[in-house]
Amino acid sequence: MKYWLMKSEPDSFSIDALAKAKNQTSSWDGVRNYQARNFMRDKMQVGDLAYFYHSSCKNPGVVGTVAIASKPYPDLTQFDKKSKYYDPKSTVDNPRWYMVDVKLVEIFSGIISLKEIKANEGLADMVILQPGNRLSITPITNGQWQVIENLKKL
DNA sequence: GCCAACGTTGGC
DNA sequence: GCCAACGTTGGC
Repeated sequence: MKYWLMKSEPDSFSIDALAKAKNQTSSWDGVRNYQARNFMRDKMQVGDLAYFYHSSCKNPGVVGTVAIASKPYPDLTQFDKKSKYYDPKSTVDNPRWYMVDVKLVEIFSGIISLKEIKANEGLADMVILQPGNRLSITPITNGQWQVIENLKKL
C-alpha cells in the first residue's frame, strides 16, 4: 500500500465538499499535469491512502485523509467543451488525462498547517516542501505518513 | 494581488 | 530539438 498527498484549492474543491458528496466519494478531476497524471494512472492502487491538502488559500495545510476508491479512468472533463478542463487535443479513443475516485476517511478537527509541516524535521524531505515544487499529487513515505498521523487531531 | 518558479506550447 | 513566450501555481 502506498501513501500520497493530494492538493486542492478549497475554493474549487474542499474536504467539506467531499464530505457532502454522495457516499463521501468524488472523482479527482482536473489534473492537467503529466507527472501527477502518471501517479494516478500508473501507481495508485485502490486502498492507498492520501492526505488531503488545501492549497492557495488563507491557511494552507493538511485537513484530512482520503482513500483511493477506484482504478484510474479517463477524466471526462477533458471531452467537455464547456469545462475549464476541456482539452481539444484529447480524444475518447486516446484520452490524455486520467483520474481516480477518492473516498473520505476522516477530517481532522484542526488543520496541520504548512507552517507546522515546515517546522517538523521529520517532514523536511516531503516533496511539496522542495523548492519550486508544484506537483498536485505527490507520493509520501511511510515515515512521513506516520509523522503526520502523530500530529493530527480528530 | 504580487511575483518567482515552473511546465507547456509552438515557431523556427 | 531548441528556446522564448506564455499560462499556471501557490505561498506570502
